Amino acid sequence: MRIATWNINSVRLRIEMVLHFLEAYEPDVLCLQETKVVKDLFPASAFHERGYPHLAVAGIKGYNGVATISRIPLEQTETLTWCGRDDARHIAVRLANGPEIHNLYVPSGGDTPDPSTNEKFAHKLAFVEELTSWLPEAVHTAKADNREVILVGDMNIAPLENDVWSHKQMLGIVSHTPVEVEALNALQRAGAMVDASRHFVPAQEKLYSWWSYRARDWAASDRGRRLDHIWVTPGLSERLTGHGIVRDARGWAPKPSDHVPVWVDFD
DNA sequence: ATGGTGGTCCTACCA
Repeated sequence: MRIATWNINSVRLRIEMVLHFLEAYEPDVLCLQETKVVKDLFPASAFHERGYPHLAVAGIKGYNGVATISRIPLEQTETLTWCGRDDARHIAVRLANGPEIHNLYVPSGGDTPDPSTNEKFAHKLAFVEELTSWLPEAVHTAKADNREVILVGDMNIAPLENDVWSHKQMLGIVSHTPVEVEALNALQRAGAMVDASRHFVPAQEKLYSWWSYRARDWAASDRGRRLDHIWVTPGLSERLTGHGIVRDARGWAPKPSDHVPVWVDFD
């Protein structure tokens, strides 16, 4: 089984790119973030026609939005809300006789890493903290139901030194500040979850899933960050058989997303 | 310290 996550930055603008990814990589489940479209306008038929009849979609006009697209039947789907905002950042599904999958889009957090002056940064921290309070019980409930848990998405935080191009230069930049990294680590610990990409790639090696649109030449400067993550409960980590980050997708013409797909395989 | 690009939708706002 293959599961993939991708911040697509408008699913309607880049639908051809998504379909190309499905054809080339054949994931069983694809989790999209920043779909930027309401549920009624989501391009569901394009996925139905390509063998993905099972969709769970949450969206608002113009912003955010998450969608989980599956070849495997979904037993249950649920949209979750955090910080009292119904802003389409979290959708959960249960695969038939399979794991529970949480598809997340964590707030970006604005420019200034100070929760007292930047409301967006405060929201980002509160969002991750609310997840941290919720996750232990969610994992417990899934386990009681004999299910493993997968948590994927654009977490907008690069936790390890080699998840950014320059640890030293990024310490004060939103996405790699110590307070965010600690919040993300606390969330991971709360679920006792394993970072599936780093299960394969040692912490000493650089690993990125996002490159800014603002670079003159993203590939030459290679100032990337690993913002997109796949976490699994320990029972699933034993069954991981492969992974990939599709760096090439950052160059897919004519207008790529600034994020690329991240995927893992399970036995 | 500044400005660099791209998305939605039409005026800024978000990334």
